[in-house]
Amino acid sequence: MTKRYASSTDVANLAGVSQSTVSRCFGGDTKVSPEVKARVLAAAEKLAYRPNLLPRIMLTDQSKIVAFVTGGLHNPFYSRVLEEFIKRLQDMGCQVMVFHVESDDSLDAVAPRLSGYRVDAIVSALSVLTDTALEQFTKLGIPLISFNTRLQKKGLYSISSDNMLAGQLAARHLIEEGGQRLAFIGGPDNNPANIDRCHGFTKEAQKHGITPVILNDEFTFAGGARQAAKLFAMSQQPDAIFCADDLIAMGVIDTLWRTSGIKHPDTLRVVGCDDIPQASWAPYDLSTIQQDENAMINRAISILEKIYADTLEEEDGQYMVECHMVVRSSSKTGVLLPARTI
Amino acid sequence: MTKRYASSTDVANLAGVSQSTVSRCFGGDTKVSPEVKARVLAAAEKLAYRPNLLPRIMLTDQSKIVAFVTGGLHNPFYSRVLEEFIKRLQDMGCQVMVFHVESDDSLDAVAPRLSGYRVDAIVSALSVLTDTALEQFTKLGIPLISFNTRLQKKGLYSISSDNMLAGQLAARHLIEEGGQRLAFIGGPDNNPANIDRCHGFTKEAQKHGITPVILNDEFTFAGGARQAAKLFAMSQQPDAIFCADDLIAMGVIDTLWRTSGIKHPDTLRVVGCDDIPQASWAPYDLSTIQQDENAMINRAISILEKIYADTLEEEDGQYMVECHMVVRSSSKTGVLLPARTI
DNA sequence: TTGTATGCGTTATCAT
DNA sequence: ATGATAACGCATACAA
Repeated sequence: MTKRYASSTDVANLAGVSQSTVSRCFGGDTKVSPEVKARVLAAAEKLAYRPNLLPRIMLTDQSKIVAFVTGGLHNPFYSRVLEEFIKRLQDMGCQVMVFHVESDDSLDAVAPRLSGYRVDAIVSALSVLTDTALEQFTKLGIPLISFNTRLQKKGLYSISSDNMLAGQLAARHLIEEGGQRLAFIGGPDNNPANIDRCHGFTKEAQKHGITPVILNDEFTFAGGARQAAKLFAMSQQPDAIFCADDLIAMGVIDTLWRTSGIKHPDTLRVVGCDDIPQASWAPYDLSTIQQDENAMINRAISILEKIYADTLEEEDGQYMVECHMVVRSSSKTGVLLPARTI
Repeated sequence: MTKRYASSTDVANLAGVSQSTVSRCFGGDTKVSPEVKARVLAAAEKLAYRPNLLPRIMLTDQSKIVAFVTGGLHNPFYSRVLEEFIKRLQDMGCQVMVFHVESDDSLDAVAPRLSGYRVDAIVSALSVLTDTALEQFTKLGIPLISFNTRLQKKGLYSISSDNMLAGQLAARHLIEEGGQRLAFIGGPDNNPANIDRCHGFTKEAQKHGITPVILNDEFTFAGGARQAAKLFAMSQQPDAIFCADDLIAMGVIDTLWRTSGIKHPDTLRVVGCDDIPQASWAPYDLSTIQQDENAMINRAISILEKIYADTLEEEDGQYMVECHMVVRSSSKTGVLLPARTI
């Protein structure tokens, strides 16, 4: 590959000044005489000079790059979070490098790059942060912010919703609305958020003498559809379902549409979790537990700012964000069915 | 900021060898005696040595970083594309740095970073690539791949659907289905894809003696909802709508649900564009023009491969991907209404 | 096989 | 105000 860029030395030669002077012209606040500066700028323009940021990284041990590790952007929750992160970090003068991790294996490919590019911090937006993965990350010695998975270890920062509360709120609401046969459809059963939501839900239901049916699948539309089919085939169909995320809930509702398996839709109450934009779309009008995304993102950003300011404190380690019920019609009047079959 | 990482020199000192030897141990194919290598690896382990990739970038003029410039990940089309890109590039040994650009202003902040981090290529996934933006990018001298916006200039690579065809297909289909009063709801009227879709749609409609109503807004759900409200308030309501993307179409259908303004939903046919996952969700069951996303991504990846192999040819400049109609019920039996109002 | 020396493009320090 | 020099961490050509 041929030489792509002119260096400050090239510019210096053309302008007849020293390399340091060129550096000063682009550095900002140092003093350069107007005539010289003009000459340098002209030379730079002619050579299409673009300052290289990499040497600075080596000198300062700061790349201004934050790694965002995701397991899937198909979930609108995560793509929104990512977008917000990018905007905020960009304003802070930082870049976002996004990595995709599907399994612990793919981590082996990713880990060396995180350190290789000297990213200043890692934001894990993995729905499942396994112990292996966690260890891989921590071994790198890079500050790790875990989004959605609660962690205890010190030196690690975790931000999550109060997922137990989410489950409790859902159960309480569904029972208040008249639900008697409760069900939970969740994501992977090794996912901490899923576990907490399920636990909070079950505990609250049991307070009312109800033991919910529990099914786990993926955090996807398809997962919801699959498990709903199972539920609707049961002899005692549930009349109130809490889904561990909105996509699952939508998959459930879709299955209902397609099969019309429930004769009296008014009696099926569905609650999701996340409050993604699609939840408020009219045909679903999904009651859901709203995660305070903004609070979560704000928190993550504030930790990043502290990392850059080098003012992190012990108590910054764990952060739990409140969540609350957003009541829409999917749990009040039940799930709607179309006027005619498709 | 304190020194974060051990360097190859640190490892060399501890292992009692020269820095070059350490380099060789991590470099791969060069010869190092087993005993020495073991000693070096042990020292590296003890110091938690992570090779720094940045010097290599300076030496080779290759960062293995590809910039992905987006205007919004809320659109599932783009978040899917991004995810796919990340996966594919990761397999190629490359990283993706994502930048968010909302206006030509925010470009000024982004442009110096693209060159500053020495990204090897820029993928623009902007829905609107303005002339100013284009110029900013090209000035950097970095290979530019425009996703969705057709470009003529040489040295630039563009990949797009055949958007004229998309419009034609939609018009033909809607008319075949009995549509007589056609409407088009599009995104920004400076967006090339939007212009082409509108043009193809209008031309085909006129062949059949129909002049469609044309409305433009944003490429969002909200935009569709807004314009639908206008349409439904017209004295002569349209009976067939082509929306320039699926989100718009879903916004239209939602407005219909909420207002129940159209008395006989069987007579309203809606077609979208993109075929995002949500399009096949039961309540919408949206007929749409499927963009061959995979073909587009494959093409982009193949250009990137050529960039890395330095084998780009003249004819790689422009690429247009076929698209085709996916017929679902929103255009066949019309848009569904719920069994009862919400 | 291993060590020495040089260079990549900056910024910062020191001297002029 | 400007120039010379060192340093960041690595890879490579060359010497041993």
